[in-house]
Amino acid sequence: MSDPTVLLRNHGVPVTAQRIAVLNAVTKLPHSTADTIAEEVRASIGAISKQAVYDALATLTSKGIIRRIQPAGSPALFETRVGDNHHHIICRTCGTTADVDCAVGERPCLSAADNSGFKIDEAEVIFWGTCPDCLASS
Amino acid sequence: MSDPTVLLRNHGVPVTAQRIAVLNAVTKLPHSTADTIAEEVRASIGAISKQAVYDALATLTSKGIIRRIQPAGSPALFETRVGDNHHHIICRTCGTTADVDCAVGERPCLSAADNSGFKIDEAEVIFWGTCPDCLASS
DNA sequence: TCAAGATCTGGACTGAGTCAAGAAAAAGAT
DNA sequence: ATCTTTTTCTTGACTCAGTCCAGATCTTGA
Ligand SMILES: [Mn+2]
Ligand SMILES: [Mn+2]
Ligand SMILES: [Zn+2]
Ligand SMILES: [Zn+2]
Repeated sequence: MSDPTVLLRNHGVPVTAQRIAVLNAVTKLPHSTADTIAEEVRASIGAISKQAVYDALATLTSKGIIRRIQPAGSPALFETRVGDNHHHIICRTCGTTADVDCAVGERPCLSAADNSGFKIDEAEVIFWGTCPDCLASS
Repeated sequence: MSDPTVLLRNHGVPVTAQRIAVLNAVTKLPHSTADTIAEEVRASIGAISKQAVYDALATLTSKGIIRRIQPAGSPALFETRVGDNHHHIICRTCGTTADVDCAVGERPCLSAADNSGFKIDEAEVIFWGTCPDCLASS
């Protein structure tokens, strides 16, 4: 289950060294950018192209193996914590991102008061504020 | 109140032709991009630089006269409906953006179950789904 | 083992937005 | 009304995150 090779195979994704390394990097560094993941992968397998990183991240995301978060004004972030629709708090000062479970319930805000006839499939929630460290030093 | 000149002056913002035109454009075309706003402004006053549009939008946003929305994978959108913390539904197919009031209340989700010590100042909620038109044609 | 198909590489390219320096315009004080 | 100071606007280069493409390489399954 946590063996990347098995995980990829179970999802019908051809197993490549690059994909394994990208998945390991996302596991090791939650909420990190494609760029940070590329660096981590290079440290572990020596080299990978920027494009292969983006391709792997896109494939893993589309298979539900990882999750993409796209906060305003920052590049996309990736994490392996999927399937529990948790949300995120981001520090406006230092960018630190933390997980948060919504008080409302398992699938918060999925029903809107007036949905204008839309069929809603996802509620994206991002909290903005200041992290403990930045609060302390101010 | 709805006179742009007065509105700007009340907020201590120097009144310029560009700012008035940008504010009018945002009023006329809610949920539109900086680019669309620039086109609208050019149609109305003849010319404006890209930078002046970004500057005006930033100033108006910082004064709370307009609001910036930054949906994942799309350029920022602007609107004049401020002060009522409403949220948005975006169609994955055609990009149409509609206003929505959250079922939870006036300030939905502002308190998270476990905030990890963060001081939260904003909850950004974006619903994703399919609009009535796109539902019909599928 | 081999063919067919998918993936990876390298490099050019795009879109949204920012930076910086000088020209133009607005505000405040005669 | 005019001048001075300060802010804003223009122009054009530049950055960053991400995409597109063509050819080389690797995975898979027969
Ligand atoms: Mn997370
Ligand atoms: Mn709106
Ligand atoms: Zn912080
Ligand atoms: Zn639609």
